Amino acid sequence: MELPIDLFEKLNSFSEPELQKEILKNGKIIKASKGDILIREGQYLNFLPIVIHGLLRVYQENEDREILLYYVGPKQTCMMSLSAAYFDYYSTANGIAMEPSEILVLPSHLIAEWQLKYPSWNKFILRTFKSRYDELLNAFGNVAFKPINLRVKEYFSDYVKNHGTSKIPISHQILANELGTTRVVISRILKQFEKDNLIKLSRGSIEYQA
Amino acid sequence: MELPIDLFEKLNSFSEPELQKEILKNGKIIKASKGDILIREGQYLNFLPIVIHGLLRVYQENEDREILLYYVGPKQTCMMSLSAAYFDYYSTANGIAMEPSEILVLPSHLIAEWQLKYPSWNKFILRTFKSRYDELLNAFGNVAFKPINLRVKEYFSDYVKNHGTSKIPISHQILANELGTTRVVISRILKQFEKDNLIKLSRGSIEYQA
DNA sequence: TTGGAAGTGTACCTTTTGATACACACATTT
DNA sequence: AAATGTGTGTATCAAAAGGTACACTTCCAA
Repeated sequence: MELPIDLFEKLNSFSEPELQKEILKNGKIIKASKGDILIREGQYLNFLPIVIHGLLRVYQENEDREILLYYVGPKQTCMMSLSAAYFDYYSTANGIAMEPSEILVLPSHLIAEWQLKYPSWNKFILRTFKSRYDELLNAFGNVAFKPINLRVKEYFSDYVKNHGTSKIPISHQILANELGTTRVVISRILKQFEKDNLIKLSRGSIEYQA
Repeated sequence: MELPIDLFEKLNSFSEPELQKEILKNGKIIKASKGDILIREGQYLNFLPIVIHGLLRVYQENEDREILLYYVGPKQTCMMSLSAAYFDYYSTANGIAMEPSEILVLPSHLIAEWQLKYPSWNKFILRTFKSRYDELLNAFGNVAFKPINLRVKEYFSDYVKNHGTSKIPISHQILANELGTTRVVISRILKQFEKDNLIKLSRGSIEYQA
């Protein structure tokens, strides 16, 4: 697909004109529909996706459960692919489009090259590494030490903080998939929360009252 | 402390003579005794430690428990400090010397500067980010999905693989601290393993028979 | 040599989490 | 309206993990 002229209005972290030229020359844009799986566990990765608009969800699977790793929003990229750029790498996670998304795709081998040439690119790479690491470290501590009901509560307050609305459109099953547990466990916890007047339940959404 | 001439025989990842000169000029070496705490949770970090010899253990605490994040061996550095180099950062983990250690300490502000100038330094930084991320991702999946007895078994087989000996000198309490659980839980699991002829128990050490 | 610290074994009980099963409500499609 | 799929509530049972307590052993230092 053609690379549009206004690409760098959206991806405004890449400031050097030379870098922009290289991106236009080597990148291509793909459109993903909601539900498209872009990366599978075990897949060999030789490209770097940067979200222009839309949202990707990256998660790990284990038999009948899954757990969220992180979301990739506009101007962001995916750690799996980034790891792959420097060393051979097979993905240990899955990536799926949560919304119709437009994604800039770059070949892996350019990542390291540009990183030495363009400071804004370098900063982008390092910011990704750092913030994904921090995110994961935080999630790790939560899973290791906190009971699920607390993790549900934090999920809600994070959601409300990030979305500016206290109405959370999510089913119990999906919430279980975010936190790495099962639907029944979540339903039980939510019912207790409702009794405690912490939330109001309705089909397909939860009103968080904090 | 004086920087010794043979430093770069031990830290042989830094190849550029200019880089070596800069390290000699700006770094200093500290000696840590076994048990010295080098980094505390909440501490503001403005230095990067690179282990010359010895071993650091980096872990998270939670009330009465703790869990291993990673070890820092010779030629390696600590993610907490590395994160700190690019953005203001307060440590979310603790670091303690497990053995008498010699550590090269560099001021944070040089990390980003050198990274643009010296490819071998850049590679060191990125390899650190990547391998620490992979490590953590693996640990995350384990904590999220695997029961503790399996995690104990994996701890043993990893240990044996890395140390080339099937005799693991560790107490039940310390093992609990590695895995984020409590002593009683570990003792119970180990006793069961012994009944299954998977290990032989003795005071202060465990013989893994795989 | 003795007293305390550290390490281990284990019993008992509670809490948390998970597995399975089933009823019913709501929504969408035919 | 009937059929189907998805979402939710909840009961029952089992397994995993944790908390507390205490006895006993081994080691080490005073």
